[in-house]
Amino acid sequence: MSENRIRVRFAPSPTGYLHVGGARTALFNYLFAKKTGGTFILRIEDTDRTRFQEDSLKEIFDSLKWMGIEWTEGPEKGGDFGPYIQSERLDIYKEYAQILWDRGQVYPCFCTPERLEKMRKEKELRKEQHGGYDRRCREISKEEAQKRIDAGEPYVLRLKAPLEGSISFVDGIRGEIETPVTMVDDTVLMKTDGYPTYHLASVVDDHLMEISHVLRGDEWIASTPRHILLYKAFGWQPPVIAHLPVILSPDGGKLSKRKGAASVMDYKRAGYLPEALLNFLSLLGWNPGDDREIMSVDDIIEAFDMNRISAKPSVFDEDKLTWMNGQYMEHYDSAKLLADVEPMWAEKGLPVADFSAGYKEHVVSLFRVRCKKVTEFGENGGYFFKDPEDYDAKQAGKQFTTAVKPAFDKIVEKADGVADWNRAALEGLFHGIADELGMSAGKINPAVRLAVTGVGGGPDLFDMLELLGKDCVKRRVAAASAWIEKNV
RNA sequence: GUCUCCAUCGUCUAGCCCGGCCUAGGACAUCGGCCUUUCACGCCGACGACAGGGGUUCGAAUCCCCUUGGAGACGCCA
Repeated sequence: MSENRIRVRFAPSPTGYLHVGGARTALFNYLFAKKTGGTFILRIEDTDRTRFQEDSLKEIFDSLKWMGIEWTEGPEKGGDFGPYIQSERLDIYKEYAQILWDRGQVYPCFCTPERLEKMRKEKELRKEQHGGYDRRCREISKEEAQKRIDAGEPYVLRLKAPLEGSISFVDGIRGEIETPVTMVDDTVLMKTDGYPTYHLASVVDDHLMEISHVLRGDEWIASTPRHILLYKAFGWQPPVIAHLPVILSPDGGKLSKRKGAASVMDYKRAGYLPEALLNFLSLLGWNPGDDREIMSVDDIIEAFDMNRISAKPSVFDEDKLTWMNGQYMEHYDSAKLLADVEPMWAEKGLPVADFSAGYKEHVVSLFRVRCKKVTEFGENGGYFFKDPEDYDAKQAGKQFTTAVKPAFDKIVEKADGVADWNRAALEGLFHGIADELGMSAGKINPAVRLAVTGVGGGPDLFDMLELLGKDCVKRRVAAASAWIEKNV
């Protein structure tokens, strides 16, 4: 094993579902690890007890697994750098906070949330540059501080940030980013409840877990100077830090549930395939450098290059995702699709249990090219399991004429004579009947389609008739003939 | 408000770092057409962008500055 091994992590907070922006961050970390032969680590950042949601953990795990983004170290997998859940690492953070305490790099702050809020409000009124902490407790003497701590007064630990100059770091995607220290106040490292803040926990963990590259969302850019300060305080070498651009909704704002689906599982429910979502997400803010768009994960990994990640935010275009999904659908494994589709059919009350898996897969394969989302299968194809109960009114008016009735009757009559019920034989039969009656096939075929399905569009007629079988076709065409008798 | 980041077709983007090959390429969407005795797929075509203004240069989408616009951050949230 080489000395400079690549180790990356995805570190979500279990505060809800995994949204597509988070999934993209996870994906890029995963791709980078795979490309470089590195390790992809999952770490749970649950240091905010007030926002923690138990279900969220499962939701995040399921979302990642569904997309095929498998972590090699982390919860459920273990590893040499665990535990991978921050609430189980409290002693570690305390230990490292103590180190900073001993070095005089942090100080206790007794300011109450109420006072801080008041201070912020006043600052805002005075139109000061920004609402950072006013450092009131920074000058409290060690003796007095100790006295107040001993007296049981609640406090947080704050990092002593420099009072002048600027802090800069080289972003892996954007290059150098310099921040004036006026924007960086004395960051809270330990909260009153004894939990670390994100800043302390992630820096300590990234160091201890030997993370080589931090690839995260760009909402962290403004916090990075604080992290740099922390690395300095500890005397550690920071990892390469790179910030991914945000994903926006079509109206330009943040992608949210209100503007349609936003969580990975919502897209699953909406009928998208994991491969398509992954492919689509990979092309948001990145491209392989050539014109390829439909790419397997392996293709993407092969082509992946951090240098080609863009700094520009991108809009999540669901139309393009839908198109891409259709592309995947066309060649997707029928059995796999059926697993998702069958419950949809069953839910509509179709007697799917009465049909063989082979038959159902065949139905799926007939519709595959025509559907862009898995959910569309559920909306179509009912007539493969049940005779049509009525006919599309507009189509019926056009197709069901007294002129086609003789053709229907001939089909019923001659069907038994067809030895091999396949599309070639059926085409022959239909042509024969058309000739016999002096009709064009263009007249008969659409009418038969309507008779058999009840609707005007769908898979190739003869493929359908072959699959439906002789008895079924005879029955339905006869029913349509009777319908004409009665209604026309 | 302050700070930071970003800026090529409606959208995703190539080209930008290392100026000329850009008459700015591809994809989605849209609109036409072809294929098809349905629908879809597929194929062909059309529409369509270097945010604006200054520089630098023989030459700028590419480098610099300003303006404008957008996004993010400014918590004992992550």
